[in-house]
Amino acid sequence: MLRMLLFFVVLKTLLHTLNKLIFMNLNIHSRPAMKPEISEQILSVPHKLLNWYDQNKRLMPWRPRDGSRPDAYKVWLSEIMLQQTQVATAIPYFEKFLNRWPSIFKLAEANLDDVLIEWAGLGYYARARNLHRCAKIIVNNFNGIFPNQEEKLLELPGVGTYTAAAIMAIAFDTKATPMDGNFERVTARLNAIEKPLPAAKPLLKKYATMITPDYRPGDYAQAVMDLGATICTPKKPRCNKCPVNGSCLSLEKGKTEVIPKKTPKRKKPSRFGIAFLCINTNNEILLQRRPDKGLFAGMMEVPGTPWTENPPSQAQIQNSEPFKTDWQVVPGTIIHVFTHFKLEIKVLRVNLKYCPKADSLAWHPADTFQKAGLPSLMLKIIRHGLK
DNA sequence: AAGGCGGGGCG
DNA sequence: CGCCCAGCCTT
Repeated sequence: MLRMLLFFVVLKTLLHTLNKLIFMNLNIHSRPAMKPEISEQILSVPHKLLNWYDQNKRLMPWRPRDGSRPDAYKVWLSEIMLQQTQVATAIPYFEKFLNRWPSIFKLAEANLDDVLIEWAGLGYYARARNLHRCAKIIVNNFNGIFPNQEEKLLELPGVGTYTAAAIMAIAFDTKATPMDGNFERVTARLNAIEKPLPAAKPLLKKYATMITPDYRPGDYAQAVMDLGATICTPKKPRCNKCPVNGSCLSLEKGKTEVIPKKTPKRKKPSRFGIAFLCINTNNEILLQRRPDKGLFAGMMEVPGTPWTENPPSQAQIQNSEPFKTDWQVVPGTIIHVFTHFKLEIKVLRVNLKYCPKADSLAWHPADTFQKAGLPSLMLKIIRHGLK
């Protein structure tokens, strides 16, 4: 009995020393004042998450089924598409792109216009421009091979801290911690961080980096993100199904619903505009190209008034109309919400009796408007106007 | 540090 | 409706 007790005491001391060593090691570069406290339970999280990941791996076209390392091209392409975009939305685009441009070399040879057309509907169109620019850089300056250094990756257009870390971890299985919204939420909940986002981002990164394992860091990163997407969801997390519910400080304190906290955002302003849906005698729709900077840069659009703080006056409408003609008001209003404002569009329509030609304007067959490479807002406008 | 930049899903 | 995203870039 005494021997048993002694054994446990020794074991506990050993474990404690081990934890301390790991802890010191992980904090070697951080300042003492910023050193976050971390519970011993949290240290068991990586192992548990990797086990969970192995048993619940979600099928995605950029994830090899056999557990091998995915191609860096696929990792990069998928990660760019996944920026502020959910997996289900990105999958069909990934398939289209990989089918049409199977390698970074093919993508680098593509026309930017074709890339933009294939990207249409996915949003944040600067991503498509940067994607194409980046492909050219990788081919011309790196012989088509992605560098396996985080600093080099960070210099690439469209690759920020998250994506650089994601490529390092997932493509090269190198220790890195890609902090996305999921990773932040999981980290905040596990450690019961009360500080609100986005101010807490550096702190969360520190906590997350401390327990990132040397072993399978790529799978670990994907495990955390999968956990955030399926179990540790923003609202109503499924804690009863969580593989690390024994290590979660927020759950222990009953605070999973209020962590992470967020500083309130200011209300979105509203803007108003008129769109002109012109249909000619060939059953074609009038389109025009937007400037190559700003919202929907370089994308095709339905002509319209500028989007202003108040509904446009009759004079402003006449100022913007592509032709003097007898416009018919299409009943109803289109509401489209951007990140930073809400847009209300009314549609004016006319079936022209002739086929006018004009510079910087283009006609597209009305029955195949879905394939014109238009942003979703423009598809909404056309669908609404054709009813 | 703050703001511009899409779109879809969910409750 | 409002909220939330597998963020990056410019100013």
